[in-house]
Amino acid sequence: MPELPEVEEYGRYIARHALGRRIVRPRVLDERILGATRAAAFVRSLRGRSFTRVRRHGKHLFVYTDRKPVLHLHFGMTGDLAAYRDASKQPRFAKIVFDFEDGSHLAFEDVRLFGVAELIDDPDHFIIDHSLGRDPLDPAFTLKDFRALMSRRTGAIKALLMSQEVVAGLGNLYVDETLFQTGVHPRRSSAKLSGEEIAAIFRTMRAVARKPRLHVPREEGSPCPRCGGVIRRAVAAGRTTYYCANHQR
DNA sequence: TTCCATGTTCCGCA
DNA sequence: TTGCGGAACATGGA
Repeated sequence: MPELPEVEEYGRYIARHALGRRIVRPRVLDERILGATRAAAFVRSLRGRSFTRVRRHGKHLFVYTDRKPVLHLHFGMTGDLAAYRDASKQPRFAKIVFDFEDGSHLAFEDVRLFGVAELIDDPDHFIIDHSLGRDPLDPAFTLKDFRALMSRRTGAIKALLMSQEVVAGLGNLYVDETLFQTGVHPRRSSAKLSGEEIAAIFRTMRAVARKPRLHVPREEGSPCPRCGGVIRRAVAAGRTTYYCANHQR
């Protein structure tokens, strides 16, 4: 379930279950998850290494080792992690498994293969090369910065918040939640938002990225839990969108 | 059998 | 140049 809050949890999960453990055997169960990395290089580069640090930017996770290549993980739509000791607990859709010296295992699983587990040289270069925007949880990300980003945009606010080049980490569900909480219609033009609305979106987006419960019912015709209006289902920014037809304008 | 899916990328069009 | 719709990717689950 990978948007920013989930990826943040995966980062902590790796910190808890993998950091400081020596990899005795990296196993590639399905090469299609490797992106541009070749299986032989993946195994050769990680065998004998230890994971030393986890870093997240948006929906991307970077796991450093005690040497050069950095493991880059992206969870696509169905990526997940599983740590276990009993080898029989290996997940059905595991694509990569790390066998650690202490007998524990960490699996990267992904049913639909939209995720990636690959080796890269430098996360900073990766972020630049992929034009990733600011991370909502970055403490240095200010409302002023956000206003500057917004000022050059005219398209629908939902598309803007979904774009990883503007703000990195929000996906379909959390964008719907942000707009629901701020009372802004997903198709509103970014250029027509008031200063107050932009500030509210900024605040809410950052709060939502810390993973509160989601309030927008993802079901057409449900009553709005906030105002009693009716929840509508539509397509915006190419994605199924749920919003309250009454209080989101 | 058909439809749907929390992501990203690429193409074509306005 | 900007923005967006649609398709593609690959697959399981309702």
